[in-house]
Amino acid sequence: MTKEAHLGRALRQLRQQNDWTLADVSEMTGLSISALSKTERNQLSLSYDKLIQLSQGLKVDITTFFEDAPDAAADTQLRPGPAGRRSINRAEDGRMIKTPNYQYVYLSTELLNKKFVPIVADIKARSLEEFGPLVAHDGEEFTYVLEGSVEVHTEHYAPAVLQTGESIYFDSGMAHGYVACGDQPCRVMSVCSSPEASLINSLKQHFGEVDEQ
Amino acid sequence: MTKEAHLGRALRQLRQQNDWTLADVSEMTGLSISALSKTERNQLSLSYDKLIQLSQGLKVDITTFFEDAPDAAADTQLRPGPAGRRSINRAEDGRMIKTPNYQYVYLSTELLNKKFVPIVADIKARSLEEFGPLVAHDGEEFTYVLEGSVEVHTEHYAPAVLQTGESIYFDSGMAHGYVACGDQPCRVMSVCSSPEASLINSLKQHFGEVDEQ
DNA sequence: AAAATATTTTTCCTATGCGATAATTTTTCC
DNA sequence: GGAAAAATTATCGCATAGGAAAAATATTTT
Repeated sequence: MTKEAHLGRALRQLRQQNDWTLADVSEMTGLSISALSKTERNQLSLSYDKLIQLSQGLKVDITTFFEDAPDAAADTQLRPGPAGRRSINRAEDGRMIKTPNYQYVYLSTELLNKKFVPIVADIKARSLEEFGPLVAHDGEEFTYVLEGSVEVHTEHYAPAVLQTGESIYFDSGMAHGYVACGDQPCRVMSVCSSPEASLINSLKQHFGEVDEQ
Repeated sequence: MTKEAHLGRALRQLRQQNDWTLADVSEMTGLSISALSKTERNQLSLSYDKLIQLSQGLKVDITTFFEDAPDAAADTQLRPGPAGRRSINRAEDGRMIKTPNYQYVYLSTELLNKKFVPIVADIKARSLEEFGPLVAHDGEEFTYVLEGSVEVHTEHYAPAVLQTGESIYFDSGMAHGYVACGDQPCRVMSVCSSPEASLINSLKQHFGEVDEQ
């Protein structure tokens, strides 16, 4: 991926959103203005030490600078307004990732540092055996059934069946898994509170490699 | 603050736990053996690019190399997670609130301190005049169109029309408002990052009293 | 135990990070 | 519209990243 190009983008966005000048950031972090300028324009690949200085100085989590790259979805609009980001997801927009159990579309991936992550997922597994071991990850999760019906399995509760239009909210640190009921397609809209990169990483941990396009 | 010394230790620990040689890691990541050796002994501060190569090659989350926790096993995928709360929303569940512009159903309201707030809303206003002044509140907002089509007005952008299945993510500090398009019913699923109480409070500020049942 | 082999560290060299300051561009204020 | 100020980018130079291969150390084999 174009991850290399991400540091610059993230830094510049963070800086502009807060109305900081390069001098401000230099002051806060102890890095030179020139290094910051070059970093934003991807002419410089900061060293580990400097990355830590940067994230500590700006008081942001280090993952801010490692989130996945925007990869400019064709129909997606994003203008860097002063304090107003906006991202629209059209019919086929988003970052699609396939695993044996789900086909995910991560939405608004070009926005960094979102407070929560919206995802549309098609549930493929039709039984718990097929699904395999339940999965846990940081944060909280909400799921609304758009189409079909799902059986939600969790570590500490009996399975619950949700029909179209029903929804569930739970702590995703509790292992969980979705299984489609019946034969018709089953689509849900999910929101997770943990960062995108960490979600996708836990997918990779679980399934080895994942199929992304 | 002892972060500077962490990269070396984390890398060495990860490598030895998996019984990899420097050559193995070099193979997996594309970094030279000498760079890896020096990194482990904190004689080298890897650049951003190389850090990404490293974490991708070893298939670990980048935070592995930035954690404060010195001795946590770096390669585990399931963390214990906090409490196991769960809340299911059936057909007519939720806390319904009516304003002239929307009919909201706040979901999972019996869970307190949620990281984000899920809401199903029916859009009633059919024109911007009818809607009145745009509204702003803290945080970020995501909206997915369940039924019908909506026109989303925001302070800094031209209005955007969303069809069923489309969605939008934006900073809700930017004033905004939803207007239904056409005559058919228009229903959306929204997620807000600011606390429920503060959302409902801003409704009351704006409309005086609100109709709740 | 010595030789052979595998692994890690050191050395040496070039490419790149990164700071000081000059040059340029953008914004602000007459 | 032009001058001054502010902000950003370009230039130069030294310090550090980082690769290839030699040297050193550890491990295995005969």
